[in-house]
Amino acid sequence: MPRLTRAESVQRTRSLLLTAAEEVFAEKGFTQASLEDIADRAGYSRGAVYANFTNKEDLFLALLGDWLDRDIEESEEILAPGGDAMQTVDALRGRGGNRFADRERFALMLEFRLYAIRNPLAAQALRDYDRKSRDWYARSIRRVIQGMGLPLPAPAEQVALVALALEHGIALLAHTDPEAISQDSYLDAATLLGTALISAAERERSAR
Amino acid sequence: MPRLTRAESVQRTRSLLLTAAEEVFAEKGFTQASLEDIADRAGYSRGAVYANFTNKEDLFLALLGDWLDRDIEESEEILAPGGDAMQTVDALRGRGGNRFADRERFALMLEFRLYAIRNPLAAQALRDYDRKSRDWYARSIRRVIQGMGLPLPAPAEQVALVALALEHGIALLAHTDPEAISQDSYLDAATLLGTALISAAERERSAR
DNA sequence: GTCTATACGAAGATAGAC
DNA sequence: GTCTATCTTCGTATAGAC
Repeated sequence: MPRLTRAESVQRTRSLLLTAAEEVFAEKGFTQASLEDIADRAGYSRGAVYANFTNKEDLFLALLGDWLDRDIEESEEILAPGGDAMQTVDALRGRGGNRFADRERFALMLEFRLYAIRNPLAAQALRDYDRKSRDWYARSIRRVIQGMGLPLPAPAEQVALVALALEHGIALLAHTDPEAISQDSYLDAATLLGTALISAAERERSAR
Repeated sequence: MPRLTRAESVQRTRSLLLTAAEEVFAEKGFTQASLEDIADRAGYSRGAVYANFTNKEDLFLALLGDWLDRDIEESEEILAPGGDAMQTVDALRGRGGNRFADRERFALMLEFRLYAIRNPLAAQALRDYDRKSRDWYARSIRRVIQGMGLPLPAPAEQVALVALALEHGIALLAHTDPEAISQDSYLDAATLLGTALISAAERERSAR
């Protein structure tokens, strides 16, 4: 009697390969990464890769799907426990200021975006991901604003788009120039935006 | 007597190769683009590439430098004629809402960023570029705010960083999901930020 | 399903003629 | 400086044993 059933063993190999792929793709990029690199790191041979995925692109897409799902899950956890504004900000700070503060994570995300420019399947996956991210922001914003009993001077969806764009934009700039721009200047930027909006909202309220 | 001097001829070839490289790199990405593709498009053979650049990477870096310089020049032109706020916004709108609205231009920019993650020389060039861009924004913001006779609730440099990050972030999201997010939602986002800041500034002034 | 061995093509880079 | 021909490396993918 094997400790792992056949199905479990298959899943395990697949999972190990995906983890290895994530690391290697992040380090070298899609085209630079060889299947041998990936198989080696997972402790298998090239044959194992082809037994589990039809080709390199298929592996990359599987990784993309996995990665996006995991990221969304993590986000939900941050928001989940009925936490207030401060808790959410603290959780974000714990993540290094923004989701893409980690160099490898960021590189992989860029790699996906670039790939998606020329690949419809990848583009679809990223669209879903972005929409979920934006939705997450919209819910967070509504929760915070409601907690303060203030009217929003703009729809939560629009503010969410701005916040999401800021998260990506700051990550991009900070990774290029880490000495001048820290990753958690995202939190500063979000704070600037937030206080300006709240101030505008209060002004509007008191004008009535 | 040749129509072109020797030096001019050299410059011409180099320039043709760079233009071809820009197109091919934008279409296929750095690793996917072959030197033969590029040479073909320019009407030369691979040998010509090696006569003008030491290798593929050198060509890519030369293109990066050219591209950044051109972009900065264009930006200066927009700001130059002592234009007011509306003129600047109109000029931006004429550019498709943001600098990276064009698909190829955007792809190339991402390609450069990704490359820079692993290449110090490219990273340095992008840093200079980003600092100039940020500076451009800071000058624009100061000009607009001064024109309105208002105090800024935050340093122009910080607001400039936010604007620059927004430009990049919106381009990223809009290219992934063009149906849901238009490129000129950058202008909406900037407007949202701007009015909120101005509102906050006016509130502060009237509080005194 | 996983391994080893191998076929095959693609593309960067070099050598030498013009 | 530019071309053609060639070398060489590398990585995807397949075939067949276990």
